[in-house]
Amino acid sequence: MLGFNNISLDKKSRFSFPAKYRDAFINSNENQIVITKDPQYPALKVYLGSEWDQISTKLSSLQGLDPIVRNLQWTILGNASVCDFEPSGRMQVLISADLKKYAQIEEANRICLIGMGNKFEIWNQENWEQRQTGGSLATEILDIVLPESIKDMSF
Amino acid sequence: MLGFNNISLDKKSRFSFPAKYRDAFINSNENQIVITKDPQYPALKVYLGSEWDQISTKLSSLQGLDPIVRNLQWTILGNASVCDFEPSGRMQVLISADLKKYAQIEEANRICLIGMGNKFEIWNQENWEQRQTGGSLATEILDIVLPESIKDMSF
DNA sequence: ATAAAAAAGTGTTATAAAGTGCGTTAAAAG
DNA sequence: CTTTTAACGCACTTTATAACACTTTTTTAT
Repeated sequence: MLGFNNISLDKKSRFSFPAKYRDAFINSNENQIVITKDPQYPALKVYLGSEWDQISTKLSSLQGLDPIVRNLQWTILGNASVCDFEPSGRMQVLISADLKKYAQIEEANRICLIGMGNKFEIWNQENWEQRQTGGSLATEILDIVLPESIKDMSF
Repeated sequence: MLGFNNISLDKKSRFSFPAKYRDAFINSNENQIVITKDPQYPALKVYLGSEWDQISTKLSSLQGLDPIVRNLQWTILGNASVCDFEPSGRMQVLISADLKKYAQIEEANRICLIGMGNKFEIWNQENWEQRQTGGSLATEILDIVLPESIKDMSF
């Protein structure tokens, strides 16, 4: 579940996971995939069912009166799209119109699928390249003071 | 796992580790090799499976809301290419098009493989020579303030 | 409300490109 | 001279993707 992949969406906005991940999916016995919004960037997060269960359980139990927590709950839980997933099959997943729009991949039929170990990210190619080659992103969130409750969480 | 090697890529962008490393690989029982981007230079890092497991586990567990951490995760995890590796065989490894591009070894079919003890680096020959003969690299990254969470890590 | 039409979603197949394995040749080392 | 190693070439396998056909859902018009 690592590494960069430039892959295509078909006309119906489906993509297939590269075959190299099949064994990992089968070994961890996954049968669900969850796609949701990235809370910081115009990108999507893709979690395997087991990982998602942990994150969503933890996140939904947090104190929603804290505005940062509330925002994360809205973004991550409120936009989650759960798909059945058969690792021994075609490993195909549909990206909903909403999520496509959020990640600015409306027209494009190419996406970047980035394996981050315990999750994937999906980016519009141009955004990804800019983000990687472009200058600093230093100010984006550095000055937000995270509540204690989420300091140990990794989304 | 030390020393400089000038070796060739074949038409499919594969290289073979020099035979002198075979015993070391067999002794440490490696069956996976991971290539990824160097976070500072247009070069690649090559880790053995055991070393990689430590690095990737630690890095993927860190707080991705911190932009410096996130950048390292993108660079190192998001570009990692894991290869099965049989030390008693040909010790051949493929370099993906993306990684080649990053290390500027697109056209050339010669690379420099530098053993650094617990890892290797791969450089485009010209870049390597410049780096060796050229001046100091003092200012390039020294002034970035690293988050506590990664101060004890070595990539 | 019903039927027709359009859109959205699912599944299959064919083909070109990418990746893998292995034998042969060339070069280097002992 | 013999042995080992590196480089090259080719054939085979796997993978990605576009094209197509079919089903289900939603929309539109009567």
